[in-house]
Amino acid sequence: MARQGDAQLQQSADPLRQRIIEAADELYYAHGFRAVGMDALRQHAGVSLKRLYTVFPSKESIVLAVLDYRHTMWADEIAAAVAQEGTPRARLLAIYDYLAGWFRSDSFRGCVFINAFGELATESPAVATKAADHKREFRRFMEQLATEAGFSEELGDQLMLLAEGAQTTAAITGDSAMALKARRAAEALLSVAESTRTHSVR
Amino acid sequence: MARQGDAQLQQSADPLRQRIIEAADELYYAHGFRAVGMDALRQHAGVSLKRLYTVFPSKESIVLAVLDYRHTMWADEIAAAVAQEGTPRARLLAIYDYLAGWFRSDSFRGCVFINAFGELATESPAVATKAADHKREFRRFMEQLATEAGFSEELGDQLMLLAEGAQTTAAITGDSAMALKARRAAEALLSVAESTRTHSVR
DNA sequence: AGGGTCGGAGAACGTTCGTTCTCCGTGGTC
DNA sequence: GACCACGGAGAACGAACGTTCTCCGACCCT
Repeated sequence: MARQGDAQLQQSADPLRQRIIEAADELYYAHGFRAVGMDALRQHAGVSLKRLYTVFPSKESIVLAVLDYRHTMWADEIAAAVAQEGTPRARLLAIYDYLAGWFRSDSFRGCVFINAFGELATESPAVATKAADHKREFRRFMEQLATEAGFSEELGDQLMLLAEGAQTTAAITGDSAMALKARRAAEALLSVAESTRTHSVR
Repeated sequence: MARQGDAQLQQSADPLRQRIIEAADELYYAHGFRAVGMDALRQHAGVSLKRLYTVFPSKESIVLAVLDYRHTMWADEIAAAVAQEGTPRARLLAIYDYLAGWFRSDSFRGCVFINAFGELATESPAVATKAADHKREFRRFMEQLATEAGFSEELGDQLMLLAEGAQTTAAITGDSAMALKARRAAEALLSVAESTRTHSVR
């Protein structure tokens, strides 16, 4: 048992593995998954093909590792964005400011889980599951934020839908102002919810 | 000039062309674009490879034709869904009931433009443009619906974001109830907007 | 009836894919 | 100094890709 813990720790700290994942993340996110071959990945990661296959048994396992990597990165960053806000209202709106910064980055190309789902879900059930898990967890996160602020779970779902819509629309149209539009919609939903709030905040 | 018009008319009425597009639409939408080869398309359309290439010069041109096909289908259907509603409020909410029906269909796998963008946008600028055009037109459609009902354009943008978020979330999680959640959010936004409406409906 | 265009089936072409293998140099161990 | 485990570069492999070509049978025109 302790051995397993060590192995996991070592795995996520393995610099070679991490380098491959980050290179794969950049290429897959920028060009799509099938568009990037193992040779391009090998070159971009600066790793020989042989070593690549000692760390990962297949391309699919790399894709799944990239999705894990993106998931924890996303979870950590939105948690941090929320954590630095004081009021329940500000905590619920923090997500849209985080999105605004993300949308403005040069590499932004939408949500990698949506992209992976569209391209690979049918042929790789593992990818489909990971994408569903990611969205489910984000939904739970927003629901929790909502209930902690004394609102209904439903409000969390609604704020989640706005965030999702902003991601895809900003990606395709290139209009990073979608984050602000989603924020203003969220503010309006909050103002409705506040007038029918179930309980006062603890 | 009249000849060009004839050619266009004939083109969109060409049953062979239409059969190829519909077969391609089914396969691309279900499995992704790169995952479906020309041979699978040939087989599913019941058309020889030679004839396929007399109608379309390349795979990319088929992809673009499929996107055109989906765009007009989408535009016609949401226009029809809106048209059978009487009140401005019902017209604005009709989109979510249309989405609910779509989400429940077996073949539903999200928005094909989002999927195409994620998979092909980097390598095919034409695909990226068509996806952006589609989203831009849907946004304009919702904005127009909103202003016709006496609301701000901004409200139309917000309702659009909810619809987009519902599409991706329903696709990935398989939860068709997202349409209803988006609808309830839209109702809340409408109730806010009604209290600050700029002008009465004509 | 015979000449010629058309299209079907599918082989062929060159490329690229994911994955494995071969060759070879290097560095550590007894 | 001989041995060996390791890893780098990239060739090799079979499959699949998008696209073109070859062959051949079926139908049209006069």
